[in-house]
Amino acid sequence: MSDISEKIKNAVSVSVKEAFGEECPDQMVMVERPRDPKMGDFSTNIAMRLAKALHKKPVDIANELVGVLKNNLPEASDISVAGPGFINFVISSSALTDVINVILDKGNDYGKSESGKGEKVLVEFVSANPTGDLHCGHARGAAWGDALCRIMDEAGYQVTREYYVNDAGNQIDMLAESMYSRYCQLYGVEYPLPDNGYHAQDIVEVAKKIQEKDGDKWLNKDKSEWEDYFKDEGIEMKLDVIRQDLDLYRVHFDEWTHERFFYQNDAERIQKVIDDLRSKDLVFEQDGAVWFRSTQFGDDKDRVLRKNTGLLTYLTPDIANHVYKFERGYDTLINLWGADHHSYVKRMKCAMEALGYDADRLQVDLIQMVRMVSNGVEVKMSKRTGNAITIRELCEDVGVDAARWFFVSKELNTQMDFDMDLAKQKNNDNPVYYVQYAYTRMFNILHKEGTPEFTPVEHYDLLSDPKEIELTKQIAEFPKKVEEAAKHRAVNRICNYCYDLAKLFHSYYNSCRVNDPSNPELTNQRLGLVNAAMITMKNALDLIGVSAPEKM
RNA sequence: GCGCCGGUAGCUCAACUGGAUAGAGCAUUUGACUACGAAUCAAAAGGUUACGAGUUCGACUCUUGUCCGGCGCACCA
Repeated sequence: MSDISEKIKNAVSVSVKEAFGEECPDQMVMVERPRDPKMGDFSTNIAMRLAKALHKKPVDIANELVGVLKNNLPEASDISVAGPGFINFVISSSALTDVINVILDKGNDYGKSESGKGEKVLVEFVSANPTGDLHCGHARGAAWGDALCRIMDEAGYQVTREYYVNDAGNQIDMLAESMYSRYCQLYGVEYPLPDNGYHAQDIVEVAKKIQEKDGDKWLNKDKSEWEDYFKDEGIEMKLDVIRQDLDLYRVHFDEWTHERFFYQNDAERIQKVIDDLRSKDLVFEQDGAVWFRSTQFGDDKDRVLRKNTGLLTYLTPDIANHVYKFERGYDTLINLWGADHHSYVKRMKCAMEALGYDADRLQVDLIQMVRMVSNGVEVKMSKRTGNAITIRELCEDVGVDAARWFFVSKELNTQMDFDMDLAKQKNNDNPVYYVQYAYTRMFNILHKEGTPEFTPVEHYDLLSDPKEIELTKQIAEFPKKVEEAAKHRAVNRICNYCYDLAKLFHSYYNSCRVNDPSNPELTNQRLGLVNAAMITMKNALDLIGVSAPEKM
């Protein structure tokens, strides 16, 4: 047990029982760092929380507790009561700085925890249709989803990243039609490009590739001859581009589940969904269509499973997809969907409930809209291509680090403006560089010529400057921050953490000289702290997929 | 009309899920490079947390009403 705040928690819990005979589970005890360090290193509000149960004033409870606490927490050099009943702890600096050795010891593993208890989680994100390039709207979900997976993984969840490929249905018909039209154009042959087809330049590229491969083989042929081939080739080529773009963006998936998979063997998995619902009397027919009685589970209206054309709606195979996820043994399903799909959340949860799954095991986080902004005005189109700005362009334009940082630094459920000018700047206005520069400074101190070699010591008892104590407390908190970020799926908190850590370090750097030749012992201990801070920063940046540069 | 998400300093955002005097950056003002990178630091100023009512020791946070913005309300995906 190295974490000092855990020790405090336990001491409080034990002390409450001793003083009042009241059971006080750990979850009830909240130990926080007060905003103002003058109030102490840590504080708890337990006295207020017990006031009702004990029928006493918070201040009285706090005062009684302090006496008992002093015996149970030798690490505290002072315990006092303040305000309405807060108990504030001042921890001896030697107890605080013990964390340095823990960090040096764990290295890359510092930040890992078991708080997720190995829960099997499937995170489905991006899942853009293979009918076009990934654009900025996808970039937010990709950065967030990937970082979320890294964080949950770090916090002890068993995470699988999944991309659901919509490679069946109407939009693929359109893809093939659009491709064929472009293909014919290459030979000066007229073939109508449907209005709701795909008009962007990337489809022309796909058509050219088919021309390279097959020449005019498909020209003037009947649709029945070319259709399947164009579909297959189109999907494969578009997926290829998507994979490359994601790769550039440092996002990788463990599973690619194809909608087509659910259509195999006469769509048996989909048929089973419909049959199961029917057996529970949750299916009816009306106007030639097959309906799911979702209103029974609180939906606004019933939903169509099979259209009167005989074709399935998008919903039906997707239900099968979600059932398949549960069948593969995942405890929790997390989906990242665009906010324009929010009405879809309810109906999918209804379907899960109808099929006997706990709807709470399906969690959907909605991604609010992103506006790309430059010079204070929204940029809708790429100047180069005239189409939506792609992930690739964004990466080339502002860099992967800046792009990922910006998307992940703001809460998912608020609309955001992406300031392209700011993201591009390589100066202190840009938070990415502020944070990375802190890391570079840490690295620099340790590797500069003339800096003595660091040798680990038992205790870092010479570290006493308020700045270095604050820095120590910040790095000590990292594993807890990761836990919380994972639990609340609040990726942006890791960004805030990085920023705060950078700030504390810059401040420390300007106030205390690390390498002080007149005091080799202190220098060595400070090198230990900088080492620990560097490990922490590296690990934190890793969690959001931003690089930690040794030189800038 | 109904539903979902927002509204916090001039601007962009935080606030450890109900805690102490609501915090940062930018912009503004003022200081700090003949020692580890000034891509930095130190400081000042900036607020009725959209507005009203409620819940309690305590509310940006929970409930409710109103106003404003975005999104959705398909046998599209």
